[in-house]
Amino acid sequence: MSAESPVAVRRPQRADARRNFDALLAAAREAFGEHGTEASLEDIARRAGVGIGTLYRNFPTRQDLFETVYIGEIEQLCRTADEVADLPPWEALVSWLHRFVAYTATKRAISEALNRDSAMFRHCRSEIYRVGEPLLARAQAAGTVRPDVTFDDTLRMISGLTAAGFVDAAQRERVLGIALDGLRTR
Amino acid sequence: MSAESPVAVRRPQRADARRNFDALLAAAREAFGEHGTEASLEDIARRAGVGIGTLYRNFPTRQDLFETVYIGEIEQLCRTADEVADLPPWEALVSWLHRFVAYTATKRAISEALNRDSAMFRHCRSEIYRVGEPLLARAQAAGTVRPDVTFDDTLRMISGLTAAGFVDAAQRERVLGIALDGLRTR
DNA sequence: ACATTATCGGAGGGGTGCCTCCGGATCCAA
DNA sequence: TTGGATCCGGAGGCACCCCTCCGATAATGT
Repeated sequence: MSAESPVAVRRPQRADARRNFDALLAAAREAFGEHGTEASLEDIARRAGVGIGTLYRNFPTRQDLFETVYIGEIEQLCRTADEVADLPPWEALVSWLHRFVAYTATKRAISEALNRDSAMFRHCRSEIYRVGEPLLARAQAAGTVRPDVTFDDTLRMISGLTAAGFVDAAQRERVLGIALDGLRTR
Repeated sequence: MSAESPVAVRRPQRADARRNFDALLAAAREAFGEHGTEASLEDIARRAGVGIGTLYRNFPTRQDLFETVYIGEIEQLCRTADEVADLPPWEALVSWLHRFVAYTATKRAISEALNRDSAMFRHCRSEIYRVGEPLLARAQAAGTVRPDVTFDDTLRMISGLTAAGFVDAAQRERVLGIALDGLRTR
C-alpha cells in the first residue's frame, strides 16, 4: 500500500492503550475470520479482554475497525507479490494465489469485500490488481493460461473456494488445484 | 427422495391453514436464499403475511422449517438427474451440475448444509450422492474426467462457487466453466 | 510523591429477534 | 344456519447487540 491509510485511525500513545489497541485488532481479525463482517463487536471486545467502550474509542464505527484489519491483510498480501517475482510465470501466479488464500485470515470477509463499495475498498481492490494482474498477464503471455480469463474471474473463483467449507486442508488443496488447472490452456 | 420426509411436519387440513403453510414455505425459501440459515423468522412470517404464531405452529423449530424447504429443493434436484441420463457422459455431468447451481434457491444455505450434521442432512446428502455420483463415475469411465477427483470434491467446488458473488450471470457461467474444465483429463 | 490527563470499562436506553400463550376470528360439517 | 373444532396473530418476557456517556483508574511528567 503506497499511501497512508485513508482511514483516520491512529495507534494510541500510551502503553496500556497500545496494548488494548493491538489486542482489539487481533480479536477482530479472528472474529471477522469466523463470522464475516457481521461479527459481534461486544464479542470482539470480550475476546480482547477489554470493555466495549475501549473498542468504540479506538474504532468509532464498525467500518473503521473492519477497514483497519482489512488493510493490514491486504498490505501483507501485496508484499508477497515480490517474493514470487522470479518464479516461472505459472508457478508465480499459482503460488501468489495460494498466499491469497492463506494470508487472508479475514477469509469470509474478504469475499464479501470484493463486492462492497467504499473509498477504502476501491483502493484495496486496485492495489490487489496492481500486484496480481501482471502475474496473470505474464502467464497468459507465456501461453500457459487461457487468454479469455480475466483477473477478476480468477480472484472471484479463488475467493469463492476459500469461503467454502472442506473436510480437511488436503481436500481444499486438491479442489483448489483442480480449479486452477481449469485456467491453463489445453 | 424415495421415502417419506423424516421430519414430522404435515400440511394442515383447513383451507386457510394450507394457504398460510404454503405462503410460509415460499417466504422461507426466499429468505433462506438471501440470508442463509440465519434468516429472521419474524421476517419470514412478515413476508408470508402471517403472524409469528402461525409460523411456530406449523414449524416448531427453525430446523423444521429449514429442513422442509431444503428437502423440497433436494427432491427437485434429484428428479433432474433422469433428464440428463441420455446425454453423453461429460455433458450429462455438466448439465446436472448446472442445475445443482440453478435449482437451489437455497443457495447460501445449501453450502452451509454440506457441513452440517443431522439425520435429515445425512439423508439428503446420500440422496444427492445416489443420483449424482454415477454421473461423475460415468464421465471418469469414459476417460473424460480425471480419475483422482471425488464426487465430494466436485460438489464442494461447485457450491463454493455458487455461494460466491459475481458481477453478473455471465461471469458466473464463465468461472463455473473454468472450474469445470479443471475436472477434465488433459 | 503527586497532580494531571489520557484511558478504561460497564451501566443503560433503544432496537431486533426468539419463542410462548391465549382471546378472538374463521372455517366447515351437519 | 350454527356450533364446535381449528386456526390466527400479536402482546410480552427474555436475550443479545448497538452505541453513548461518565465516574473510576492508571500512566506519565515534574
